[in-house]
Amino acid sequence: MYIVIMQNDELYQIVWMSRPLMQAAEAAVERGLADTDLTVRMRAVLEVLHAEGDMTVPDIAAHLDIKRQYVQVMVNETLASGLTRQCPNPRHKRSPLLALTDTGRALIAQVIEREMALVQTIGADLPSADVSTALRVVRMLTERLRKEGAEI
Amino acid sequence: MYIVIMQNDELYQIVWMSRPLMQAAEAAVERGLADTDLTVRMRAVLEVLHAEGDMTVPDIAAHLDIKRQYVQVMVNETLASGLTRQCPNPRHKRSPLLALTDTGRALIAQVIEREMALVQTIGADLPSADVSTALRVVRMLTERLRKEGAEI
DNA sequence: TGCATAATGACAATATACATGTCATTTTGA
DNA sequence: TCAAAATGACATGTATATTGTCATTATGCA
Repeated sequence: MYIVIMQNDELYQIVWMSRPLMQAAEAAVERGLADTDLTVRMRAVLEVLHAEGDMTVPDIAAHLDIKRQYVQVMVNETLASGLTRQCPNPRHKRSPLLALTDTGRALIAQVIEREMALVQTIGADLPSADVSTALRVVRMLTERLRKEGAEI
Repeated sequence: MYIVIMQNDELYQIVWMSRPLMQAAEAAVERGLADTDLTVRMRAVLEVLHAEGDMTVPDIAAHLDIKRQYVQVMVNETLASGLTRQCPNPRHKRSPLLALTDTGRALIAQVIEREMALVQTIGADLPSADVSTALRVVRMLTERLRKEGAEI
């Protein structure tokens, strides 16, 4: 919430569109998960493992930029559902590697495939040059808004 | 959190950038409020009144798309700080119009001015055509992600 | 005009998505 | 080798809301 667009500055408007966009995106993700037993946070764990391969809880936390204690909760849910399993970690005996089970791998692959298809449909008529431009602007804006705090 | 970019689909990447962008933006807003006595949610109330003029608590809730009960809390804080005041509402005797006080008006104007200046600085070298394109893409994406849920 | 219904402020309880603190047990690195 | 860091587990705290309820008006329509 907290969004009101006041001036005619388009960059400012992009900034204030970030919340509505995120909410629309998260709602779409939730709808996509409705017929699975996945929650959004379990999906996040599976997605990291799917994208980056096996890793420990602290590694996942670093990737998601949230605290390891909360990631532990998320991971424990995926373990309980049989979507991930613990494997011996040669680099650390007390911190097992988390890996997708076959079930987990199939599920996250299917979820992501559907999401991609949805976005594809939604953006079918957008010129790909425009999409590239938009992505570049959004990335730059994000990066600079972050930096601005660091250097002051 | 919950963000990992996996495929080379740029529209999909824009969707997943929405959370980092929003977080960067909100952090920047918070930094901007650091030397005031405003909180982010008080700022939201002032911004609506500044943009749209006097209105009741339920009206503000509609504008911010959050429940009136929570907006009431936010508004009461701005009343306690002397940034807004209640005016008789000719259209409804039990639901006063909220209006900015002079202090409140000056404060929100200054805050927004600084935010605009920051965004201006940050985007100084971005071609304005690119910014327009990006805004258009972001708006369309948001709208369609919302719609997709409504019609299914 | 009267009366059912809706709107409003106020307050309490609950939910979600995290962060923070602590502890015992390893594990690591200087 | 041993102090410091990492890890899992668990408890508690916090910000940002939603939901429920109630008493008190307002409102709209028969």
